[in-house]
Amino acid sequence: MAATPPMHLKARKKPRQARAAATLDAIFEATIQVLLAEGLHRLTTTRVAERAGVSVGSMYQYFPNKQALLYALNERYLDIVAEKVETTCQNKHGATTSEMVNALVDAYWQAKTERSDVTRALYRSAVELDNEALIEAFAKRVDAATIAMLSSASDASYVNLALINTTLLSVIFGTVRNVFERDLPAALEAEIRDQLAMMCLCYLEAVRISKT
Amino acid sequence: MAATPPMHLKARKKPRQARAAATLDAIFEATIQVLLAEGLHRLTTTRVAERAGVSVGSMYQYFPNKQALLYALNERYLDIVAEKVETTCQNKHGATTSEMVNALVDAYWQAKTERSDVTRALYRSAVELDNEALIEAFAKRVDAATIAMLSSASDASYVNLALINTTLLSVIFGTVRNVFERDLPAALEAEIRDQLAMMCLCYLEAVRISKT
DNA sequence: CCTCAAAGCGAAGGATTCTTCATATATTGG
DNA sequence: CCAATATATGAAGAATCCTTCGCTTTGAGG
Repeated sequence: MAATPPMHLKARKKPRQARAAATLDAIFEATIQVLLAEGLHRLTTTRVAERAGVSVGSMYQYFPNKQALLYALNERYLDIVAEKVETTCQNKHGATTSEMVNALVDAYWQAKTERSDVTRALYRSAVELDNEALIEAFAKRVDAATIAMLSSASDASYVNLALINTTLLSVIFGTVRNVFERDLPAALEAEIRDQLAMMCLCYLEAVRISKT
Repeated sequence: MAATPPMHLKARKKPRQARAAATLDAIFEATIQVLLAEGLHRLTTTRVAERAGVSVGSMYQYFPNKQALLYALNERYLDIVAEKVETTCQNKHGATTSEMVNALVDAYWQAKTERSDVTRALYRSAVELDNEALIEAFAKRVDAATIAMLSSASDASYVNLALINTTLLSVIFGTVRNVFERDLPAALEAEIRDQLAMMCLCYLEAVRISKT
């Protein structure tokens, strides 16, 4: 249920031959590399094409313009992250609140950490991109997954779970981003992650209706 | 103790006459407006000057380049926010943890909400800006203020206050940003703010060393 | 009132950038 | 092997954009 891209950002065509798929991959990879090495304001169609080892013209065969490229990149990435969170939520169905929270924070954090450079690059590429729809779709997906998980908790239930869940996700998403953008030492990052998990758990315990 | 700007972003000169100060204000205001109306990638020296009712040349009398303008704008803004937080922290010196947390969340939230359009505009302008030093200086200022406040709490003390404080601030800053960028309905925003305050309080109560 | 420094002006040079399109090459199904 | 289709190329047009600098106007102090 990905968001329908605004038509001016829609991909031009899907690759039908193997080499076309390879070209696309190269373009995506090059985009990330340029983003990391040069920054958004130096992300140029020519530079991306050059780095990908293809010509500019080839890029325009798949994307109607530069923005569409960034849009597709973000779409791809958010899809992967959402999928990981969904999987985690399903695995923890029926577990205790504590297990759920730890797993959730861990999954999201890990998804972002795995290639933190890419994460940072994409946080930046997203600016000035007409991607509110993308973000919203991502939020909805994750929201549904975590609500389903939390409402299956073996040790608690909640009044107003919708609000609690939205808060929880805002806190987790926001904190992760904040930590990432400050580029703190890895050791400190890990400590903050643990504190964050604890904090979320405290919160849920404070607002829950005990089940025992 | 503001960060020293990288020299290539340093302001060219300070206004000495009244009209110069007015020009500067107009330029800053115009920058925000253009940022809001057109976005970062359409923020042009010409457009800003036009909107400010001055000529491009005038802009370059005060800023060596476009980046310096954005840098100065962020500097200005962060200074105001930091000051508000500091004041709040001083006012709550010796109060209870509960009062402190509520006041802190409130102060920061309010500082960002007061002109949420500007806040959003600046979140965006900060990308692609060599402002890590700026952010770091801001973080340090606020960090010092909240640490001083928390360590004066009448009802609690903490082991490892540094970590706890960093976590607290990351969560607050991050969550606020996340909520802002999703542009949720005002009513929901307010609810999330209250939940956030509660969450922070739960956290502090969980990690404190009781004093009674 | 006069003079000098401060402030303001804006056309134009120089540099990038996005995007197209006519052309060339590769792949596939028959 | 031969169309027909898919893919790739990259020079060049058109559009901006950043920044400078020679010149004009304004303000302040004497």
